[in-house]
Amino acid sequence: MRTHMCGELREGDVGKRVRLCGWVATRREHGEHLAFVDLRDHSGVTQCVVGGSVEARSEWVLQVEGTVRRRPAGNENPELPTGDVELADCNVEVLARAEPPPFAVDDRVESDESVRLRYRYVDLRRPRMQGNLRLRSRVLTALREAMLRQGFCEVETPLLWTPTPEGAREFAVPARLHRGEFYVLPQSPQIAKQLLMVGGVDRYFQMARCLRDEDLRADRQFEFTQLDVEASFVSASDVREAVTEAVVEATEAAVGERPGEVKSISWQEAMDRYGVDKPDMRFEMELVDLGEVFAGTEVRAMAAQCVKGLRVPAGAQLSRNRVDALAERAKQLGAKGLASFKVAGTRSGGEPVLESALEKFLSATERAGLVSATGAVPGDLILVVADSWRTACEVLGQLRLELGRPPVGTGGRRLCWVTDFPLFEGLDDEGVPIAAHHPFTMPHREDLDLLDSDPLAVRSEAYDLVLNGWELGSGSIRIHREDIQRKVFDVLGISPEDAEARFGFLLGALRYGAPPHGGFAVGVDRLVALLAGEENIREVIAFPKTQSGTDPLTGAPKPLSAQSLRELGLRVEAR
RNA sequence: GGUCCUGUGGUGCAGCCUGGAGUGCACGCCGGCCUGUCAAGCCGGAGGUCGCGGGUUCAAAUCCCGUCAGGACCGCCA
Repeated sequence: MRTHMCGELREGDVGKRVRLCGWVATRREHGEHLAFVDLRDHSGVTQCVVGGSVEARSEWVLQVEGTVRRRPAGNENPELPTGDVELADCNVEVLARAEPPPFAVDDRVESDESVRLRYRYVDLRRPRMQGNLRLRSRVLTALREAMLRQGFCEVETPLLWTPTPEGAREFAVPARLHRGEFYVLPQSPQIAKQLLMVGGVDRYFQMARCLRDEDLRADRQFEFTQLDVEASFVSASDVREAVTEAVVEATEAAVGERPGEVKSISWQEAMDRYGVDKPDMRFEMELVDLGEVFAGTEVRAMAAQCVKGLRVPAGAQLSRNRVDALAERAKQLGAKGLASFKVAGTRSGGEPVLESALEKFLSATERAGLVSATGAVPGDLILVVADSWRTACEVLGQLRLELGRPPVGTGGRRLCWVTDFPLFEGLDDEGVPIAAHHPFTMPHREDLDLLDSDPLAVRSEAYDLVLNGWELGSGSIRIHREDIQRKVFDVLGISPEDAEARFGFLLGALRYGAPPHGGFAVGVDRLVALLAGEENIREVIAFPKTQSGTDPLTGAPKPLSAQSLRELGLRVEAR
């Protein structure tokens, strides 16, 4: 139907008779003898010169046959890649008429997201969405190619899986042939890929759709895509290298430049320096340990297990209200309080001048120590939290983000690995440890003895990949020995009978020759969003759901017909 | 389950605090004029359940209560 795309024609095409197909982007009429129609497809727009009487409105679909010619001198449009040429002597065929669109197909006009989703097929015509979809396609291709090049084999795993009551809430699928029984949609192919390792696949990957019935967020949808990876006979760093290679390749394919050095940092160090397990390394403002400064302090507010400080450059100019709000925020985040010190200047003797409610209680040594440890200069603000180690780190880490974080899409791309996560993230109400990653995560070899005596101190062979403060994914070396797996289940309070009922098929596989193995999963939606400079993954998904899990386009979810329910053996209870 | 923000012609917004006739702006739409525009321009016009329900009031887009929808976040996401 067409010989060229709408964004394709250049001066070198002058004289050619061509056919374009696309949508009417704009129409400019100049009386009955002259009109311009900008014809748009995903590649761009071309100006078509038509008689004034042409019948074509916004978003009509046209086929235009015409001759490429240079625009009259002085009438070129430098804003357009095709701006030196235009289509003349046009023969216009209307392929489809269109009602006026509910909103302008134009990146410059913002529209309410629920309206955009209801008319997603119109929204997708906008350059922004076209760009995002195509960027996503390039990322998927680059990831796939990188994995194949490294000897990985793509294997598809079932979407109809078995319930594994553990972790995220699963979507259930009634089994028509087995009344009263259900499949579930996989929250991840975790166990399936481990079985592939036992099956000798050696190096597996998959662009895996994962489904979790949990509440939605800007960075979370019910269904999402992971680059799922698993490999046998590998160390944690082997896995990280393979994944790094793929993500670096994808970044280059998406934005044309490779990210800088990919750092690696232990979980402990990440918490100490950034106060989070997913540090945003695009900016400094690292947390400072003030334990020594306040070691023997007389100030009760500073006497705690851990004292940490955050230097806010030029923070002294923050208003009193703003600083009060920070203190309020700190309490909201779980701190007992937040001390703040404005660095006003320096006395002749070199002693810093601090402005703070606590200032008069500090010794001269503490004043000097506070300033030198944080590296603060006059004009700065120093925030201090004295609390448990965990609270002090987390509260200041959050304030660091709120005070200094650059907008999405700016400050470059800083990838880092966070390693040596704790195996357990805490205790439940009954004092039983809770798995931080999943229950198949290998404990650190050196910490195996601590499983009984001090489980919370056990480090794991788990690692996260972080890009600009977003968790891109996580992985681990898995347990491949049945005895260790049973031991971990035991610590987690899962009885042998329970374990057999839930994961019996996995434990069975471990008895039939399981190679040491480990893997990873990259959150592709988040990766694409970051590379596209979007702060919401819905912008890189063709047909996303709203925060309440509905689809304004189709109206899903909807009730099932009485007959469908009967076939499935289901009865719906009134609310 | 919870906190906060938003809801006004097709679209985006102002009006709400401090109640007084659906008042306004921009875009779009319809009609007219216009032979070099490019988000064309000029003139004219149409288009409204102020999300929905209740309350207060002589009077509610505006104040109060409830509810629905969208969004941000907490919980949740092994």
